[in-house]
Amino acid sequence: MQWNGILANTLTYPFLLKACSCLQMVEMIHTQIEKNGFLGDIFVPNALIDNYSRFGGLGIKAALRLFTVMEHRDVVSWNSMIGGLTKVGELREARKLFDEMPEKSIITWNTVLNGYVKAGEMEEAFQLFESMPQRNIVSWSTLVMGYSKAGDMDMARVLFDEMPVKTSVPWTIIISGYVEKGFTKEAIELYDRMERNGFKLDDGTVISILAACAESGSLAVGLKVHDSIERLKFRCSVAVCNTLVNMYAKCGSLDKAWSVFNGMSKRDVVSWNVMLQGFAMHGHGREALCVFERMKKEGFKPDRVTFIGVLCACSHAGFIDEGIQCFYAMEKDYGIVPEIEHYGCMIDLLGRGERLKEAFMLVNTMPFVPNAVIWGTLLGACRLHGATELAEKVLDHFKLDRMDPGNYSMLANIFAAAGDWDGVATVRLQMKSVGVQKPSGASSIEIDNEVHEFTVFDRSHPNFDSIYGMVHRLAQDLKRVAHPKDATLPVEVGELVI
DNA sequence: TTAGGGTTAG
Repeated sequence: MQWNGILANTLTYPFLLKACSCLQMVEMIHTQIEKNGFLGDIFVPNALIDNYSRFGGLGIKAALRLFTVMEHRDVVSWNSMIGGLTKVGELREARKLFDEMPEKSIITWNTVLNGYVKAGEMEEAFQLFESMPQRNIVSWSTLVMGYSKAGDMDMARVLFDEMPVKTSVPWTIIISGYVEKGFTKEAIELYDRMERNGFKLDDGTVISILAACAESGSLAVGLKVHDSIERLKFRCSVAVCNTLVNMYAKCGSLDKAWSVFNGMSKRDVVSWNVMLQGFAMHGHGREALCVFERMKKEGFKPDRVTFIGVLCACSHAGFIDEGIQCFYAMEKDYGIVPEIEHYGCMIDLLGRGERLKEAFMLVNTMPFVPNAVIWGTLLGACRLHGATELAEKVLDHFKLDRMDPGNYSMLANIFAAAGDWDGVATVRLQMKSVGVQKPSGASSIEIDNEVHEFTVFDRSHPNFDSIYGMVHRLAQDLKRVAHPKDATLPVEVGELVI
């Protein structure tokens, strides 16, 4: 087979398959392989199974068909098939094959263990782990990972401490776990211990921990990692710098993000995107657009993510017309076809700018079936501007997932904003009758290495009174600045009306 | 063929 002038053979097929970006390409090469009689060499069908498995349910079906007709299978064929099934969530099927498999390798066990862990089935995972004839560092790490993701840091820690041998991977897993769950102190302690034990920093460790910091807003750990990067003169790759910029931006330290960004000797499109997004999410629309301009001037090609940042910046800063212009420019000047996410930004932009009718029209004319997020954005805008009539119209189109708890509460919020308490009651009743429970959203802030979490109706914080008193005063001040005439109206702080 | 990895609207 000729592929870009190269004659494919047993050795090149796996590489060709790896380069496939869609199922059709794999199928095409599969046909060629069969025609040229290369299926007999075990490497080739194994690579086919592996690469079919990358493309969801349809890919798995094709892989299974091939697996079933294979005359010879080796351990890798079985492992790839089982791994593919676990990746698409077909755990039961994977387990069936696992049980049928004549001679399992440790990788087979680890693959199924990973399947249970990814599905959050920790009881099954633990049972399997216990019954393993032998375990290696991957088995232990997988289980630590599972408990860590499930939020059971105690169990994760017990296993971590019991691990006979450690590499930087399990250290990274447990530290990231502590960071994500807000256990800053434990994270820092372990990070110090990891350094003392002589583990050198690597890209994976730094990126994982910083990503966890960005996710949970843990600036303290982020600073710690940045400090050791500088102290140890760790040579930062572009990816590491990007994560660092992102961490500072997400933790609200825009000046630090900006200084790391400006100190980078090499940047890629992601560097620009994280910086732009950082400014945008904190309401610095003008700065975000400046980054966008500079990015173009320095010859970087904006991508789909860039435009999400740009539109978001325009939306949060109230640059409605600039946003509309950018939206049209993205396809015309950059050849990027807007995706549903970009339409979402536009609906948010128009909605926030009180151009609700245009937002509504865009929902109805865009080339996508509106999803719950799109309707939610529009309903949110109706709520923001108290547009009950349009909200009703939206509700006529309310063909979204009835089980999505967020949408019910959004609906209830619109009614509440409009003072329609019967409406609120009806939605609440509906929620009860279909058995929807809304998981409460939480916000958190880190002060002196301690993360404080707040959820609606939760008055358990020891400083509840003074904290909410201050929030109330701030809200009053903001209101006074924004709407001097309404300064005496009651202020809504979350679910509390004070 | 098995464990950790940056950006994506509300």
